Amino acid sequence: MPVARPETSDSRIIAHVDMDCFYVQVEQRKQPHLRGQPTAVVQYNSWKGGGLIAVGYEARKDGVKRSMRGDEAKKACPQIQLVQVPVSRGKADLTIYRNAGSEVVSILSRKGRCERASIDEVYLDLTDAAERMLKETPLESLESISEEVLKSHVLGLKADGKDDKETVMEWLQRPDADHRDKLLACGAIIVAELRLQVLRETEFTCSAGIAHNKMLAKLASGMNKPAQQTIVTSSSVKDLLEPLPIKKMKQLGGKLGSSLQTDLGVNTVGDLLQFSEEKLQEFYGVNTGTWLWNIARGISGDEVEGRVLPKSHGSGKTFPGPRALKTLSAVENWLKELCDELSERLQSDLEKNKRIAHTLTLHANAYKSTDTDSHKKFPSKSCPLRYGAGKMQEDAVNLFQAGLREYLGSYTNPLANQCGGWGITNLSVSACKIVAIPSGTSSITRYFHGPDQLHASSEPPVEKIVPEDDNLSPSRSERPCVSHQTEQQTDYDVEPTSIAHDISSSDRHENACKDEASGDFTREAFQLSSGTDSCSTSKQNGLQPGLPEKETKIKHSNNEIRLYNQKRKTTKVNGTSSILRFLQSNAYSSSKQENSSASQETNCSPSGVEQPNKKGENLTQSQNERTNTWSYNVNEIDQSVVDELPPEIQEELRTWVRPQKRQNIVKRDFMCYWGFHLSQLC
DNA sequence: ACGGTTTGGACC
DNA sequence: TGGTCCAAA
Repeated sequence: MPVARPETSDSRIIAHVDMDCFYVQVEQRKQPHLRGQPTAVVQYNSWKGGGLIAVGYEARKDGVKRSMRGDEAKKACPQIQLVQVPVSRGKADLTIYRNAGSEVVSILSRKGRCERASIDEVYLDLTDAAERMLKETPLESLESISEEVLKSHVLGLKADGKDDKETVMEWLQRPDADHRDKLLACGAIIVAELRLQVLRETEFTCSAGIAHNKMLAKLASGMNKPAQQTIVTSSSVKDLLEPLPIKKMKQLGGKLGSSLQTDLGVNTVGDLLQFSEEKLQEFYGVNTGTWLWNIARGISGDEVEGRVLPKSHGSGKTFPGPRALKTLSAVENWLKELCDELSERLQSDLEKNKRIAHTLTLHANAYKSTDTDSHKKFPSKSCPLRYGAGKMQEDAVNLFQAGLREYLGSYTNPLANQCGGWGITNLSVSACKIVAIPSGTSSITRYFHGPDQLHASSEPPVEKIVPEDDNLSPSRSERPCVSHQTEQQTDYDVEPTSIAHDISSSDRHENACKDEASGDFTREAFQLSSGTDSCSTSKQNGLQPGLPEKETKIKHSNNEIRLYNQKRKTTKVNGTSSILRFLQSNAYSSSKQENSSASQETNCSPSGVEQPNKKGENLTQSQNERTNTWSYNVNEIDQSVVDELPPEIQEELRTWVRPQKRQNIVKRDFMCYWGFHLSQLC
């Protein structure tokens, strides 16, 4: 799994910034009376007071730990304040934490390339900034070194680790320090400033590690918490790593780490040093072997990726044990909730960052109570993503059914098992392959937004373009228990009784299914929704071999363009051939687009968002990729297709086609746009 | 029958 | 490339 990367330079300055008990801080900012109080954030799960997902430091003193239940925490710390994660659509909603994380990122990204590693963690490459600082203001001449820097911990500086400010000051300004240590000192100064800015502008504290690579920085950020920073000098690496339990290393907390312990008797990183690179490669393959050999020596070439936006969005929920979903109807209801949330987040990403997701994936976990091979995995399925919650749900349901048939095996009739042998213990939908829309396409963005979001447009929002075909499917329109959303929501919020409520609510789903099934309804629903399936699972992987190839409708307003579904390779179309050929073969060939210059997910950053573009070389590379990979002739596009489109889109296209200057890029952007556009409408 | 929910990365 | 598995927070 881990891959060895050559170290480009051993003098990089890398910081890892880790928010202190982030969810708790977010809640304490929201409710200031919680400040200073022992506080923990619990996830909805009214069983035994819910599961703790973040614990404040005051509560940690009393021995409260993550993965305790609310009740246990209360026992350990009777005064503890338990705050619930917000719930919407019957599931945990992490939006406020994501947005808070974005606030932090927008500050941290001011001084260097910035990688958002998780909701509350960031890597920074401060090499350039540190070198600049060293050139412009030699450390010896630095008069005012902030108190915050002086509170740094410098590994190896003092045996007992109690670095006083004088010692740190001395170390920072040591005239005989080598270049790398001086750069580290500069990095520490920059990070201290950044942390202060974060505190000023967001009221959040964080801890940081400053080192020559990501691995060491990450290790260091956790060594002195909260609200402190730790510097890893090269000379300290050996002593730092040698006694370190192998499992503490990133990537070694799981099976690989266990294997090292049980198979090789390696318990500390120091133990790893005994093994030659070749030996490690024998055991774990070339990549992992080399990687292990390197990290044992503190060597890691992983670059800080300039990425402040997520590569995917997902929404999921588990249904443990007795709460497993047992009917198609229940699954459909939950898929609606999940798709609603996902759709909302995609819409927000589109508005704020001008990005479009191309692929929808459904994951599920299931068990078969009846069967022997119940450990079989429920297969993941994906299809082109269409914007709009209704369409997403429709597609998700189809993906689920495709997965279910595969899961149950072709030998049995899935319809027979309908309310019987299976249960879904986890459901999730996610959107990936997210690419930035080429800039200067405002009308297109508006088109996707709908008129109510930005300036008025003659076009309806995408949700309404194709008025929910849902009424075609009895599984939705005739289902008696369609929207218990508000009930569910309140159910989830009430504390002691919510389990009962919850179960009864899933009973409602079940009953609904039974009612329907009694009239052989589920079979119909099954077939019907397969029949109305548009452009998703049916054409994939030879699923539903019995179904004829269908026409795919591309509707827009009152216009309707009919395109013919084709098998991927054998393409025979006329008239609209050029676009179709593109859609079939190239819709997903778009090269990587870096988004370091895109705006943040939130615009709530108090200071406004400044996104330094530190990825000059990547941009050029990306452009090279573009010119190399794209050679489509715009003029081949059938005018009759263009004519069917809304006037403003047509206009936009004309402005793309006209200028001959940025030819290659324009062409590619054009097709990139069409790739998603048409596939989403169909 | 479980901390739950999200992400990212590698492999084939 | 889609699907699977792993790891982390």
